Amino acid sequence: MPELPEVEAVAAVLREELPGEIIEKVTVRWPQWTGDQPPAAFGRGIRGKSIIQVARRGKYLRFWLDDQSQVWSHLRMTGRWLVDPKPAQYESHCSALLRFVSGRHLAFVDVRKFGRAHWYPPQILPKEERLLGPEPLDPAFDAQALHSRLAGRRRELKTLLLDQQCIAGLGNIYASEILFRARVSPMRRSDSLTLPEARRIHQAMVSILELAIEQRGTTVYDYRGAWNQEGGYQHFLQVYQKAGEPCPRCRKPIVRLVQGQRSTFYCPTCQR
DNA sequence: AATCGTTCCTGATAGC
DNA sequence: TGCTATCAGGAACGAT
Repeated sequence: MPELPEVEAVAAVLREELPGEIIEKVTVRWPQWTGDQPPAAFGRGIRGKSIIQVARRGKYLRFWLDDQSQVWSHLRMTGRWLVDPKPAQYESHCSALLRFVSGRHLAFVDVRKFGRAHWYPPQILPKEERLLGPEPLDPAFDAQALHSRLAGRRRELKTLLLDQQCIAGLGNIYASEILFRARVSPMRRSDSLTLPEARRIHQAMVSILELAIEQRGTTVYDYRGAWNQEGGYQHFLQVYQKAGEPCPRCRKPIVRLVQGQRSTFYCPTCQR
């Protein structure tokens, strides 16, 4: 599933390939792709404009256009932005297709159709921006800041780490991996977290995300980058999807449990 | 106000 | 073989 490192990998390709491209044609093939915004309004918003820059914020991709308007897009579970796709890659499950004046194409392909995009006129603060917590890799977001953010709530740690208003960009894979490396139980109440534990979580978060970005993300089920490429971090996973396998630290079996309707993987012996 | 549960989607896979 | 049930899960939304 695309989380911060995967979205960063997509953004890296898009910001290399797209600046300067002028949008000539917009085809929205799945009307719900633009959510509350009518596809026609989305098309009017971006047609004829050129792409200035592409950035990532949390798990969102953000496209800046030459009139200062923006497109915010979320891949959700199976969404892919594909640059220069072959017809076989976008003829099925294609939510939207852009054609540039240059003749190149950019497709949003999404088997499960949860991915979304929205166009914002200039000077508008997108609602996504208001609803996102700090960036995990922002140097200003240090262990102290993480501690106060977590300890101010009383929820199970794992589900709180997934809350994008608390911290932007973590998803199910990295939340499990971070808590394993930090040796903190996913079931711990966030308000019981000590400062040393928060330091361990912060350290684990930074080093895991940095390596995962270097590896261009994790491909477990569906994730592909903008060149349709797989990530490499699946070879570094310690606990995710490894129920029953021996814990890398203590050799006792990794356990799967369900929190907030999704799987958590952890070691009951190492994580307290 | 904060937290919890449901919903949206489809393909792969397990089980009978 | 062919069918059905289950599972994967991010975030909006409604309920508590």
